[in-house]
Amino acid sequence: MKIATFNINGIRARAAALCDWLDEAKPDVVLLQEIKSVDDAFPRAPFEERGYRVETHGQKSFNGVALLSRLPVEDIRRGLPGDEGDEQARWIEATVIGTQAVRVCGLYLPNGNPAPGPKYDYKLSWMRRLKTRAEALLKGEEPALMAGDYNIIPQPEDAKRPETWQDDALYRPESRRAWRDIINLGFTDAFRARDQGPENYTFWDYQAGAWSRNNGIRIDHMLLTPQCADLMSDCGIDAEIRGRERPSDHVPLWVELDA
DNA sequence: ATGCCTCCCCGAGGGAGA
Repeated sequence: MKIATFNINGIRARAAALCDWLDEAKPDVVLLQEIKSVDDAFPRAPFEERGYRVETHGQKSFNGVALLSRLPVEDIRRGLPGDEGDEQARWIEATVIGTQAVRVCGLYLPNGNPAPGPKYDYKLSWMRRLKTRAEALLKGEEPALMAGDYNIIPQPEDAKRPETWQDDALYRPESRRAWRDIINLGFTDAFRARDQGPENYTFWDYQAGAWSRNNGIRIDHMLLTPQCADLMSDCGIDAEIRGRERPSDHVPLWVELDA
């Protein structure tokens, strides 16, 4: 089972580009972030034609997440538990049935800038709710993963120029501590289990030639429960598509599971 | 660089992103 996460930065602006990548990469499951679309405006047809079931959790203009699956899906849930007043569409989860069942969670963690401030407070409180959901997933003792745009640069080697991110919500000590609090529960950072090297990024700013200078950051992640990590056979970043026409500013990250 | 692009809103120019 191949599972990917991709911050698409507007599904309507990039449905054709996403289809091109689907045809090449052939993932079974794709978790999308920043669809920037309400559910009714999501362009479902090209994905359904390719055999994908489409499940959305959309919002007008901003945020929005979705799940595409060409394997059977059960028990879809929308919204991160823990705050009934949270109106922002940043979480979708479902059980995907391959040779065994895998619980997949797609997330779009708040950016949090400017920090400090109310947006940063929202980011940190959202991460506390994420930790609570993560603890529950671990208690299930089943294959599960949480994948998406975490808006977290975990370590200096995850940025080309870490010194420029020092006061940014993506890299501030409180953000990275909250990330480690979740990792330390017992999750595996799938990409780092596969590759410990520098200069592996998932995002490059549109401005100032960031892509051509490889001035990137690694902020899209997949965290695996122990039972899921045991199934992982490969993990990679499809960086090449960042160089195509009108790309998203993020690229896909994927895992291959024996499931 | 208090933002160099690009998305969204919809039909101008501003908010948000990271």
